[in-house]
Amino acid sequence: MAFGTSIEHSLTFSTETFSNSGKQIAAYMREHLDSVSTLSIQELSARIGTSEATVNRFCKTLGFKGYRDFIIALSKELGSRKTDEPALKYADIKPGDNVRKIIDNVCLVNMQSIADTKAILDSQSVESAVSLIRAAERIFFFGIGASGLVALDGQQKFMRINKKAWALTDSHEIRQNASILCEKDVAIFLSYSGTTKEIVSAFNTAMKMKASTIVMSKLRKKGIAKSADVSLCISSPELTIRSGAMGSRIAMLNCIDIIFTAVASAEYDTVRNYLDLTHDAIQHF
Amino acid sequence: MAFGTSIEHSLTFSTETFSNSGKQIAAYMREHLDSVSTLSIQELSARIGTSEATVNRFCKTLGFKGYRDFIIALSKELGSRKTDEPALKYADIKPGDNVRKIIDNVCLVNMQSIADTKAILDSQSVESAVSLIRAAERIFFFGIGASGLVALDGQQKFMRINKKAWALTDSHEIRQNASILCEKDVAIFLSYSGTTKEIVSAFNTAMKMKASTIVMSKLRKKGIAKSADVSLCISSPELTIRSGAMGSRIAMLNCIDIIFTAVASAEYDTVRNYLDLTHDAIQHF
DNA sequence: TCTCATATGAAAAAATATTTCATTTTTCCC
DNA sequence: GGGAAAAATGAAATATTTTTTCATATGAGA
Repeated sequence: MAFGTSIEHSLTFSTETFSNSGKQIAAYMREHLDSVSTLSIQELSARIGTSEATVNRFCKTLGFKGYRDFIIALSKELGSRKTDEPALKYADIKPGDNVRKIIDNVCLVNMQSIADTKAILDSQSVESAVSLIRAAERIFFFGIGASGLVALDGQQKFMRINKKAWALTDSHEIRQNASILCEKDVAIFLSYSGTTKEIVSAFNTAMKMKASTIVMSKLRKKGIAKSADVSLCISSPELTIRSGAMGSRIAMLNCIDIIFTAVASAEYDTVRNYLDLTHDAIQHF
Repeated sequence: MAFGTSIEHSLTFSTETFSNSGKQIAAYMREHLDSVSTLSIQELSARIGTSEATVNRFCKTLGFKGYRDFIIALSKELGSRKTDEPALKYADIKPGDNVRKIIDNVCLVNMQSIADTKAILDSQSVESAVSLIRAAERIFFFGIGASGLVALDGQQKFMRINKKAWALTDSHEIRQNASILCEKDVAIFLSYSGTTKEIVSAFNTAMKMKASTIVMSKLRKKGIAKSADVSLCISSPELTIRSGAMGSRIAMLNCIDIIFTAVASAEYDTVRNYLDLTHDAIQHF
């Protein structure tokens, strides 16, 4: 299956970034993918119950020039679909599903959340994040719950290359430590929603203390992501939220991998020694 | 379109039946097959030096409703053409790689490790693991280092559905707690190599205490994987071992997702309440 | 040369897509 | 909680594109 840029994929996985009517439009399109290209923008908007302007705007947010451009791209995509691959559909887990189906579904969701992040993630932002991290004296990761694990992962990775990194993962730790930040530190806030109370409050403290701030969340320009020095936008399907919001955590870890690798690559000469030293230790985990 | 013949074919071989300007249109289209779909009928006719009406009629003689219909069909046809794109190769990260390449590489490795696991993972084993977990009174995850994070993830997930789950993630914890296992417990050992000293020793204790054992590692039937009640075999590209063994951790988390989802699916009715209850709490992470 | 069938393009009409703008809704910040 | 700012939305205006109409041109056959 082709990862990365498909329209069908965006319709399913980028829904977080869509507005209300955008979500409706995406939903209708997913349902009627094959027939959409025969409809005029007028017909389509009427069927969805929205305005032509909104549909047109929606096409633009997906990166097309307009509706016509979108329809042509969609047609190309549909034409290119391998007919022998029965386009896997993502379904939420149902009672009594057989194990093979569960395996396929979970793997698909997790792979797609990586693929989607790859498509959405802005390399400019990654570069800025790398600069901030390299310039910082200390690195602090803030995350609660599932994001707490991601914070710990970040700490582990950066410690391996001899950076001073800390993961703060419970509200007590976070409250206590946010105020010790200073302008030489970089604070990395992990919150899929971008609205976790403790994280928002820690973020505000970090701003006050003039630390550099990086936010990793599903939103590019909302909430704390807007005020941060760097906002890393990740993405994940909503389908399995009931089953534990699995995809978002994989997407975040993937993003940590990227930043870590980019930092390691930029400082390769100094870093390689540390990696070699810790390599023996780590290969037995 | 009629007879399943391709548009390109018609443009080349049906020229006999075309009128004078029809031949010109066909000729232009053959030459510029890829860019035609971006042109409006106005632009196209101007370039060919004919009128819009003639182009429209031409589309109709080919069996389409009109120009728009033709363009969409053409786009589909172009999309379906084999685009033997060179399969992405992953290379280990080199010093000074540009960020876009790093993003692509890291995402590829992580996706690949999920894809590989999907291919390798044996659904029989997953089913057995699910049975053991469902039958157990307590669940213990053992993991050190990167695998420790996976253990914590397992604990978090299973606690959400009201299972008694613990993650033991440092040698001290592990040594102290392995001996409290009893035959009603299931012990899940996470070790990519399958040879981590502490994990092996805890595994032996677990065996002695007659607890059920599940091992997640890259080996199916070697070391502790051989003696375990269930061995879950995961896989990951080793290329980036130097950069932090990233893929293996994603593969393990993915595997935890699978087991969790399978358990949740099997006990859907009881579990659903817990998931609903914790959903509000979790959605803000 | 005339007739008729067909081909053609200009222009009108229709359909379609895009932009603008006022209104509503949401979000943000005290 | 409440007011300011920003974002989302749809109605309508505008622009663009497609389709149809119609008048004319062309050319073959008598």
